[in-house]
Formats: sequence, structure tokens, C-alpha cells
Amino acid sequence: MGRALFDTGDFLAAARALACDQGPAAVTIDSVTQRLNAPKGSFYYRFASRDALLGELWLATVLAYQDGFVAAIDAGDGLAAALHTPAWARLHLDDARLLLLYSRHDFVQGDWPASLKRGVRDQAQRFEECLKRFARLAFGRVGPAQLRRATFVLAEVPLAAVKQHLERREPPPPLVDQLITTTYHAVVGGERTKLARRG
Amino acid sequence: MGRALFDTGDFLAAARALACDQGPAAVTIDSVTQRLNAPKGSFYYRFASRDALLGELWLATVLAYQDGFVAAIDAGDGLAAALHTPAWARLHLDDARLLLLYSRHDFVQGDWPASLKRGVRDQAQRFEECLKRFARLAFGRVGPAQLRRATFVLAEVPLAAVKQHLERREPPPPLVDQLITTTYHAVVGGERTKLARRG
DNA sequence: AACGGTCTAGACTAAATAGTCTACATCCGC
DNA sequence: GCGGATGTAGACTATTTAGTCTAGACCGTT
Repeated sequence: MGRALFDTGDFLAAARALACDQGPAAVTIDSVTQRLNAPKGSFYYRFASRDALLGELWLATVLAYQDGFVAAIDAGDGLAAALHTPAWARLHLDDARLLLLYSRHDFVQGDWPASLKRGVRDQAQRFEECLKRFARLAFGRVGPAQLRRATFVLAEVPLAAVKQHLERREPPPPLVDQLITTTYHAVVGGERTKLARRG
Repeated sequence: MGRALFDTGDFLAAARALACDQGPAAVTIDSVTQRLNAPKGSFYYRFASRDALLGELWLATVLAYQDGFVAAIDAGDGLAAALHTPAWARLHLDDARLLLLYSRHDFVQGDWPASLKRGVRDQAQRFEECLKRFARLAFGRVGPAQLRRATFVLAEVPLAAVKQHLERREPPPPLVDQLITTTYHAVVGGERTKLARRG
């Protein structure tokens, strides 16, 4: 043979399929290369290590997820941000399973490859920023208690509501949005949000 | 040597310590026996397999957790059931980490040892029963939508609220109870619960 | 046509780990 | 004090897995 039969995208796609199906632990170099009928050498020609592969996979997925979340916060719409999780899960069921059913540490445990460290840091910071902006918007302050509430309402509750459906490989039903919305209004309270939306 | 230097409790305790510290995956036969300075033979004299060890550990923990939950439902107090998760986590931080930070499948993947299957089934059924009783109590019906709401308010939300604190090895702060309580009242609505409590 | 870079090909190494097996030490009942 | 039950002791096997390494095929360029 001779020229590029397998590129990084092929390996990432195979890894993604395996991880969606059986979890990140099932993404071994052998399982990935066998799926593509590729030799190990080709894999290690493209990726420095297994961590590099799984790290890239996770990072790409989390960034895709975050885009919509950030957009909702940018638009000053906290409820839309809370509902982004089920909405995105309906559009990208496989990616949502990857991202929401497993933790970051199921992909890369210990230190991350140097090439990805900045990406992970930036991603975490971008999310933190959103929480702060929302806290100011919804609660008028950005203290620890307000940040804790923001995390609950924008991240923890939507994730919890969606999880069992992802496990069953089914899109979250409308009832999930109802539960998230009810919780959102109860925790945030209507008034400040409306004011913030006007302004 | 000669007589019982290591019993099943020793192995379970060592496994528990390791799992609390570094997750169930760190519970290997070698790590457990080295921690006790026990030979492998002694371990396999007490347990049929690693799955038997981790299965027993998980089952004992989940049953201890469930007791308080079931008691609250028996008392007809849904809010207490929802708040049982943070309350129990404060009393048993290590056990809570074990149970709530990892899934059942992180302990035993694939089939469970035959000796534990009944226990796992009974445990799941007992929980299901609680959800049904609560659904009737709080919503007056036991349809799929009511069960879904019950799961959300009694299991998903409390777990989500508590998780980040368990990760940091800290007891859940009072704010967690506030968030769970607020959510509970928003989803259940005050009236029926009060009625049910009277009756 | 020769060359060098790009990539395939897969055998090989090393480490971790579950589980097996045989030998033997100690204790209790007789 | 003898013999079997109980349990220690740890070497050994088999498997899975990440990662290495060498050989060489194909390609465009000169």
C-alpha cells in the first residue's frame, strides 16, 4: 500500500462509535483499528497515545455542546440555557450519550496530553464565565451561593433529568423540559429574569 | 500460619477503602490483598471472584442507603425521602461517595454472581415500590408520567445536587437541602402532599 | 529511474490483572 | 498424637492492553 488510507477523522469516528456503543473503556487501540481494518502503526502515526485520541474526542464533543449553551447565555435567556441540554440531546443523541453519560475522567484519567490542556482549560473557563453571567442576571450577585444555584439550575438538573433517557438510547420526552422549566422558575423566581430579559 | 487470619469482612473493608479513595476500578485482587498483607489464596478462599467482592460491597451499601429512604416513604413524607440523600451523605460520606459517584456497572459489569442476583432484584423492586407509593401519595395516580416525576424529585434531583460535593469529599452544605426542597415543592405542589400527610 | 517522505503492516515487548493450583501450616475432635 | 477441616502461601498461567520498532510499499519530485 502507500498513501493515506486512514486519517485522524477515521480514527475519531471509529472511537466515537465504539464509545457511544459500549462506553469509553471499550475504545482500545485494537478495537479501533480492527473496526477500520487498519494496522496499529497507522493509528500511532496519527495519534501520540490513546489519551490523545480520547481527549480529542471528548473535547470536540464538549465544545459542540457548549456552543448552544453559550449562545443562550449570550442572549440573556437562562431558561433556554437550561433547556439546551435536552434540546441538544434530541439533535445529537449519540454525542449526548458520550458527553453526559460518562465523566471526563472516563476518557482521560490523570494528566491530559499537553496539546489538549489549553483546550480543556479554555472550555472550563468559558463555562465558568457563563455561570457568572447568569448569576448576575438572575440573582443580581456573583457570590458562592449564587454560583451554586446557577450550577444547579443550568447544569445539574438538566443533566439529571436527561440521563435515564440517554441510558435507554431514547430522546428525552417533553416532560423533561417541563420538569426543568418548573425547577428553573422555582429556583430563579420569575421577576428578576423578566427584568433581565427586558434590559 | 493456620487459622483464619483474614475473614470476608476484612476483604470487604479493604475493598471499600480502596473504592472510596480511587474508585471501584482500583479494587483489584492484588491491591486488596496487598493492603491486608494477605495472600491471594486467602482471598479466593472467601470470594468466588472479584465480581463477588464488588457485588457484595455495592449491595450492602445500597441497602444501607435505602433503609432511610424507605422509612421516609413509609412515614408518608416525600420531602424527607428527597432530603434523605444529603442527610445520609453527611452521616456516611465515604459510603455515599461509593454509591452515588459511581454506577452499579462500575462495580459489576455484565452478569452478576448468581448468589447476588436475588438481592439486586429485590433492592430494585423495593425502590420501585417506593416510587409508586409516592406517586399515588403526591399525584393521586401511578401512570408513567407520575412515576417519571417521582423519580425526578426523589432520586435524580437529590443525587445531582449532592454530587459535586461528594467529588470534593465534603458534606453537602445546607444550601443543597434548600435547592432540593424548593424543587420538591415546585414539582409536587403543596396541596396534595399536605392532604396526604394529614390522611 | 532513483530518492525521500509518507504511510501501511504487523510482529514484538512489557505491564497489569483475574484466576488456578499445589504445598503446607495450624487447630480441633477423637 | 493423628487426621481431616480450615485456611495460608505464593508461584504460575492466560489474557488483555498500550505502546515500540523495523521493514517496506506507494507517491511525487527531480
